[in-house]
Amino acid sequence: MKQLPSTQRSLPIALIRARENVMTPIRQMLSESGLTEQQWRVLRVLDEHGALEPSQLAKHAALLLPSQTRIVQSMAQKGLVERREHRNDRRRTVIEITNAGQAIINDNAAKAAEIAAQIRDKLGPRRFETLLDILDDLRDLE
Amino acid sequence: MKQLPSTQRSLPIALIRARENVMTPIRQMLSESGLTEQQWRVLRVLDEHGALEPSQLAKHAALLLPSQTRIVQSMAQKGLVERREHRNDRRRTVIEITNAGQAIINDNAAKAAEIAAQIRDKLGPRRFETLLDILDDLRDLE
DNA sequence: TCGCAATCATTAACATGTTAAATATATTGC
DNA sequence: GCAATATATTTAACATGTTAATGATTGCGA
Repeated sequence: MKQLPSTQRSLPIALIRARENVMTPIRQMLSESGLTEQQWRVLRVLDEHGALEPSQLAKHAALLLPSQTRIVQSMAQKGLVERREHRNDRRRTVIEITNAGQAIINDNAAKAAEIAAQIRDKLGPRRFETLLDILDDLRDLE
Repeated sequence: MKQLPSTQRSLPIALIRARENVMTPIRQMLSESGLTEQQWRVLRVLDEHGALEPSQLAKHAALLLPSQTRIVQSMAQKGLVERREHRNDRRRTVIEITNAGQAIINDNAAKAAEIAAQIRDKLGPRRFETLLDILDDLRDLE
């Protein structure tokens, strides 16, 4: 009979720890702008893709829709994003980044790129790419 | 100047997605016992290490102390764990698994091992170990 | 065109994540 | 042996994660 792996070599726990480690410097950076990591992801995605519908935004930012709804609401209040109605389908909304949101991206892009490069250097470019590839292979586990 | 990586190749987002994918079958299993993944981790750790102080338990289960406090409180109410006072140091507490908690471990161990094996097979043992190794290398990012 | 299923999104309720403040006990230095 | 500091944990407050229920709109078929 198969054995449970030791929690020391448990993939879920390893993933949680890795995320914690990776996010620590990013959170430090963002705290100066008063952003959470999720809000930063929303800005990043909107900057990269332009205006998006909620479900697309949620997908790109790796957020569940209920979280996304709340996050966008609070970001709209702060003036970082705006919501428009979809032309043809009134069930839908389109969310876009504002100038204020764009400014936060601009203010933090260099630092964020530096942190990303630091992580890449720590692992080595080869292992870094390998990591992303293997993580991607974990899709469709059933 | 360094460029921000595309969100498509962002490590934080990749880690979130990977965890989501890995946890989906585990959550399905646990929902039948009415456990969250965090509660399951607490049981796993206590089963593996025996009675532990809160801070040690939190470390092994990859939980922050405030979360750990709440989780253990609710698990104690359900009778899955018990808390005792530390002999010498009354600041401390010791948490241990109960028979009821142990029973849940026993009921789910085979299925959990099967899920873990499935993930390992999906990646291949070699890549699986590589993944754990690289994730581990993300410690001490500064 | 009416009614009903399908789609998209939000709301609700509860658990956890996260940071800061508070509490309680130990330890140390004087 | 007492005040100041350090340690261990909990509480508080707010943001997000998660699942289920609800709301709103569209499209389709009788």
